[in-house]
Amino acid sequence: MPETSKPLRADAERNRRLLLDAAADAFAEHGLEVGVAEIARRAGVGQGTVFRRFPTKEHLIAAIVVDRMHQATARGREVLTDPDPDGALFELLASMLGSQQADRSLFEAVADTFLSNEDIRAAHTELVGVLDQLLGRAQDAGAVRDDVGALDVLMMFKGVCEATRAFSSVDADIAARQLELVRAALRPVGTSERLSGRPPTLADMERAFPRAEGKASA
Amino acid sequence: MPETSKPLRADAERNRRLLLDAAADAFAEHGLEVGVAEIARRAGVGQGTVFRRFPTKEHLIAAIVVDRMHQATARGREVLTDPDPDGALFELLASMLGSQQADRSLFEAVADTFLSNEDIRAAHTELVGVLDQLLGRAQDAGAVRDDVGALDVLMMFKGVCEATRAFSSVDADIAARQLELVRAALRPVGTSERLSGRPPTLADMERAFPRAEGKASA
DNA sequence: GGCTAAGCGGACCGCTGGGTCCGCTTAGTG
DNA sequence: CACTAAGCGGACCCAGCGGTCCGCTTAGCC
Repeated sequence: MPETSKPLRADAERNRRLLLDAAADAFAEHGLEVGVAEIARRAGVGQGTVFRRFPTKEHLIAAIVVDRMHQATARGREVLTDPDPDGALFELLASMLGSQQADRSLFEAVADTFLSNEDIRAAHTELVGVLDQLLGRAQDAGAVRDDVGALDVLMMFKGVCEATRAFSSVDADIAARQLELVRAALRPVGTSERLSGRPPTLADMERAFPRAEGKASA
Repeated sequence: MPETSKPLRADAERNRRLLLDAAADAFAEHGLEVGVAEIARRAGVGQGTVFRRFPTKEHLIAAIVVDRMHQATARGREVLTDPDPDGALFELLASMLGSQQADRSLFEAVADTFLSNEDIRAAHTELVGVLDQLLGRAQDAGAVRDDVGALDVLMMFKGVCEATRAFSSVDADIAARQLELVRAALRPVGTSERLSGRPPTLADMERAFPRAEGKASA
């Protein structure tokens, strides 16, 4: 990742990290509506610093989202070599679920922001790629029905995140329960019970979120 | 329903309806962040009229949510007499899914608003009651695994709504696909594959959303 | 038709919150 | 150590929001 366009001064880089962490915490606690002032306060920096590091609040949010997606992608790559393909897939989902519950409010924004941010698109595509490999392995092993695609799984997963959002703070194993239900849904089935239509693709998604023309990337 | 506390003048009642419809449309199109001014414009009334009919914007939103929940409950009661219990259950879910996709953004707010509005709680409880009956019938008929509760189903359903939100405008049968996956998840299973924990209950939900003390209902 | 209270519109208000600016501070180099 | 450009803080700005108010209109009743 060519993030090295210009090396920030040491304090600047440190503040960048402080801001990302403070913002993630603040969003997790109070949702996306926390003001930039509050985030700055938590990070122990001035409000001006926020906007020097991230041109808008949206960019800040996007940066966190991209970060989390990269983490998930990395985790996915790790479990790719797991001897049990089915276990690997749900290992990834479980780990993602954990991080989602910490940052639940963040992903409210993804859909809204998706079209406007090229970095998120890229990170998302990468994640789908890994998920696709994991899913393929599980399907080849006969552990998962073969009429679903990576985006089917991702959508079910997003569903679990949203559905459990309200509860998760109180009762963590409700989320686990829902994940077990996803697993049940993905169990191989007889030919009479196949899904209608075809799995959604990234191309469908591109169509649903047409690329913004003028305003691109970060 | 004792909605007859005071009969509004004819024009007032008409405006109330105009506002509810206009607001639902506006929210469906642009999400909850549309301004009250815009809603008034669409309804063809003054902004003052909005606040005369609904003390706050939140009350307006809640009124629409309650309305939709009542519709779903009514639909559920209809299909309760359906000879095919399994079909009846998914009939209701499909019908709810249709209306959700129209009003998708509305339900973003339910979780946030849930604790602050007694009317929504009541409507929700009623809906869960009907869903519970439908689910029970399907379980008695052996069409649905018996280790899930109404709230499990409702959560999966909410998940589908959220997950398909982005796509639904473009590709309606992705939602149908997800609903088929829910159905697959609910298929009866062997004893070795039972869910962990116990089904969530309304009491759990009450615990997750403690009743606001001072500020009650509409 | 005339009376009146309910209803109406939209100008207005105050506040919140994203984003800017500028005088001061400090990291980093020779 | 001295010099400078990068970085910093937080006062400030202003758009847009939810919500109020008041002079005009009209439904509804006799």
